[in-house]
Amino acid sequence: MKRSRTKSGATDSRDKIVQAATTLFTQTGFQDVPVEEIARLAGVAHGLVFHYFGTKARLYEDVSQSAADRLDLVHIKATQAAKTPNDKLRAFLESHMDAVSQRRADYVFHSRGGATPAIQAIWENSRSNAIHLVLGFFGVAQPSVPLVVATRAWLGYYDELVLEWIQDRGVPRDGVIVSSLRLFPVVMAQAHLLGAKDAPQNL
Amino acid sequence: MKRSRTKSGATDSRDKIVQAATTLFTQTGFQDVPVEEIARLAGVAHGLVFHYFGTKARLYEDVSQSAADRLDLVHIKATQAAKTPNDKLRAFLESHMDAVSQRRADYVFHSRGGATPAIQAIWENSRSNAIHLVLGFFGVAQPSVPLVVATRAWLGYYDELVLEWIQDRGVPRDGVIVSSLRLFPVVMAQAHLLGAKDAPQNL
Amino acid sequence: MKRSRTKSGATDSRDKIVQAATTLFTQTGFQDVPVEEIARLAGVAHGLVFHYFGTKARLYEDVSQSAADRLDLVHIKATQAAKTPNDKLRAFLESHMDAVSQRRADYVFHSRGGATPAIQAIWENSRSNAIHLVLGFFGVAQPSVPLVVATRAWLGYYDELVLEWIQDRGVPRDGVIVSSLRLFPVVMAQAHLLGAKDAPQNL
Amino acid sequence: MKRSRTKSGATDSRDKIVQAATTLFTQTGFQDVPVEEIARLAGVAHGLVFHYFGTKARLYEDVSQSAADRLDLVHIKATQAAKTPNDKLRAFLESHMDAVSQRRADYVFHSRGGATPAIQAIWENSRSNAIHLVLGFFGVAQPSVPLVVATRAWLGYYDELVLEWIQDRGVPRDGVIVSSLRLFPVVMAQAHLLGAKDAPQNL
DNA sequence: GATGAATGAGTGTTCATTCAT
DNA sequence: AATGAATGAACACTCATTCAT
Repeated sequence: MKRSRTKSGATDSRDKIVQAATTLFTQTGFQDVPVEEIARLAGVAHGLVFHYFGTKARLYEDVSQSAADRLDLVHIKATQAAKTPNDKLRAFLESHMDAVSQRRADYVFHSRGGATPAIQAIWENSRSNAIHLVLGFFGVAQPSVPLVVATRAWLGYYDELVLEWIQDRGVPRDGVIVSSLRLFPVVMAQAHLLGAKDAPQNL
Repeated sequence: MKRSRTKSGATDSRDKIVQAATTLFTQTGFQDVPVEEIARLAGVAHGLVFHYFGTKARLYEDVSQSAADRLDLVHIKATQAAKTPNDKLRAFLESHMDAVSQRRADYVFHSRGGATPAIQAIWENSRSNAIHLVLGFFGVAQPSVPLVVATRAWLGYYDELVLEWIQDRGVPRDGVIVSSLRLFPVVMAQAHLLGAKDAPQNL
Repeated sequence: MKRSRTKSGATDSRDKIVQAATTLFTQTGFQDVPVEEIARLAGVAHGLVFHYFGTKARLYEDVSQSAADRLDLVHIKATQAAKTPNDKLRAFLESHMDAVSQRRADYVFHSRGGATPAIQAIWENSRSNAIHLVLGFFGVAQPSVPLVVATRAWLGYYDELVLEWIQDRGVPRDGVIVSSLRLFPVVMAQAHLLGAKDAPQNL
Repeated sequence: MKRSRTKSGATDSRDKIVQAATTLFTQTGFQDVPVEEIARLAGVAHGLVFHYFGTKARLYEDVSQSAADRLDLVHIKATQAAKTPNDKLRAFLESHMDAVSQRRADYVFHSRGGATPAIQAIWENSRSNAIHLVLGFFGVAQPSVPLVVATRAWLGYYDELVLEWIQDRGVPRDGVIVSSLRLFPVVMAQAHLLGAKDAPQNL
């Protein structure tokens, strides 16, 4: 973020490290990738990783942040063009699936429990962004807790379908999207159930 | 030295190890718990862990399998008493939340990606059991793929709510259950969308 | 040796252990065979090994001693029948090769450097026995050092041939024996060269 | 901490490790020397051993190879100057004994069964080199199997004498050499006995 | 005699991190 | 910026040995 990518080729190495790290971390997770291997894949001395990132954990955070930023951006860009809330919602879901199919990496990062609190925060934040983005489609700028929770749970439904779809076991892409789209209003309609503990509820 | 080598204590030690392992693994995950620490908590020489389980990974598998079995059993027992399908479904959800609140361990295991393929299989199997149990409530003995997928996604919705509830951020227990209960028929009703890729769909 | 093998089946276990140990030690050596494995092969609790032998090393010594005794006995028995010294010598060589082909075990023990000084002593003693046996064929009861050394070296020649023969690379059994037989008198004839350091020698 | 991390010292450390390993391995064998001890003797962190050699076994192989190469070289250099085959043979034997007396290490490695197949191969190769070198003295460039076997056995004779000489039990150095020298033609003359199995032989 | 639970010292190996160059 | 030698803490796993039963 704060790092300026000047025209100098010096940052080449930095980028190569980030790329290598992304590849390897998504394949086997944080603990199973020695810095040595990242450096080897990047074609760089492994000491350089510490020169740039100081710590293996910080490298992981950097890589995670990048992936999260990328995902957030995809969501935003994809939904800007659409007009109606429903179209935006569909665009959101579609962009997510497209992102996943193209950069499986981001998704893997997403679902993996973060190695560090810092990393959990990164993905928690990204998810929160998505939730607010979605609710924004419908004019909700400062959503109540129940609405946020409901949306998050709805994303849980959608995520599970995406996971199934990725594994390519016959679940159709459009089925995932349509199913999620149809469920959304239902979930919203009963979001109030997830509200303050003392609120009256009955089946 | 200070340890009494009674023969009757044989299974005692094994159990103590399993308990200690369960506790520690759920707190920090597989890789972050040295066998030494498990042994210390169990009040046992760390060599004994290998005497019984041969490998740290196998201990983890054992512990996982136990937790999964426990969860499956809880589901089954809790739902037997209920009469109507709806009551059974509610009993299922409630028993799950109770189990989670009492044995947070099981749940954490559940959501964490398994360290080993063997472990992923264990939890995948448990989840599959739950899905078939639920569908069985409604007389579906040999469910189609779309139905299974839909149920799995519905559990994704429910899981997310449970996670929120666990963290105690104001989401009411009953809200989680009622919300999930109401969603179930809706999800079932559109399960067909998740069927064979060439099936006709439209919003 | 000192152990009385009474009719009781109790010593069955002891024998089974010795047999198992012999098998395994000759396959992979002292350090690479866990007592546990010996016990498993013997069908016995591994604690029993220590009950009988006290130490893994002592078990190894026992096994070595047995093998050495067996070899010595074979040599003696085989050469008793023969009449002339030359026939005895031939009988000695032949019996050795036969023993080797039947109980490769003994030979392996022989050539392996002993794990313990005690074990080296065992085989050193067996070799010494063989040397004196051979020299005895020719009426030499109390051989001088040079004679002993020469005979030992001659056995080194023979051993190398036997090793080659065992590996079955086309060296004929009889060639090994005849070659060694013919060499013996030559070696004896120049044994004096290996005598006291200040003795006069010239080519 | 106290160690200077000079770049020039890079190969220094590697050498120090090899030297320390050679010393210790020849004293007590592969299995009885902890890497830790090698590192301590070399004045180096034990991690460095793995940095350079990856495995304890590979270090052992490296060390063995070096010793074997050294021995081969000694043989070659020592015999180049001599004119007649007989002088060359004598030079060979003498150089071997000199090498042994100076670097007992090489010899011990030699006679010990290798820990690894790789190591056995190394010494087998060195021995093969010696055999061909010796036969080369007499104009035999591509020796038949029987000749090779005979020479190997003759070296077995010689080895046994050297072993006796090393232990300093009164066997004169020159006796070892002269005795071996005189035996050589005899052994060669009957090498044919060790040939194809169906060849005719009689005493 | 026989078992196997229990111990704990020992060891090979990994790897993040430092730092002189 | 870049290298890679060097460190050392950490850890999984082995195994001889003991001992209560």
